[in-house]
Amino acid sequence: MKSKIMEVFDGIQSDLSHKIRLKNSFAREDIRLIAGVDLAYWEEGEATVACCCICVLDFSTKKIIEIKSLIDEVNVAYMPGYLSFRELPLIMQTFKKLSNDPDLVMFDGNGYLHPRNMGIATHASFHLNKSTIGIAKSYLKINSVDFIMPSNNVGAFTDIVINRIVYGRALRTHKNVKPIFVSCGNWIDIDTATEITLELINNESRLPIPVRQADLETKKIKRRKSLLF
DNA sequence: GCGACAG
DNA sequence: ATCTTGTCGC
Repeated sequence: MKSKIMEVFDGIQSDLSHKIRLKNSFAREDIRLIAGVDLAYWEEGEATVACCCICVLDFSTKKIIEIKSLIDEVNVAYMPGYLSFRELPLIMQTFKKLSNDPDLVMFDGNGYLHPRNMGIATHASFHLNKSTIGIAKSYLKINSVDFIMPSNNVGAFTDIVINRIVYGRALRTHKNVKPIFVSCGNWIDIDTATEITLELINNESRLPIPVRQADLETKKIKRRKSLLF
């Protein structure tokens, strides 16, 4: 049984979903800056609080050139399938603090690989007006479709196909390590999303550098914050 | 009642 | 996401 708020959220997302375009809106050589976004949560008394962090990476040198973060109260509960409504307010606030203007944004979560093709990466693209990619660490099952484990070598992937449409990919970024789930956010195609993701993998993590750095930074700030009380 | 369930 | 120690493996 779906709650009233879920019905409202469904309406918002189905309106937006008609505008999704899974084609590159850029030339590969024009990608200079790529941002990664992540959040960490904790409790402060009765309130739920989160830290959002955005890391901007120079695609040519693979170095982080800017890190911005923001802490604020979160008032939307987590509901599987509605993550964007919980995280988008903080994300948009944090983006305002950036002095660089990324050409592409990667999110911790799904994009097109979602019941309404509107995971956080896709939903956020409409607010940011930027190409986006979804990077999830675990699989969100849709219509009872399981993913097929890719073979055990770097770069191996299997398509996640639902109703004859590719929703996303299980991608192996390291040997002997669980795959990640890559999906288009918006204004990008799945092959390009896969290629860029693989280019941003180093030995430290199965996640691409921008998302990994945002994850580390968000937890660093959280530790420093909870140590204060 | 039980299992599923991005983060 | 978060609560948590040691431990097995490359």
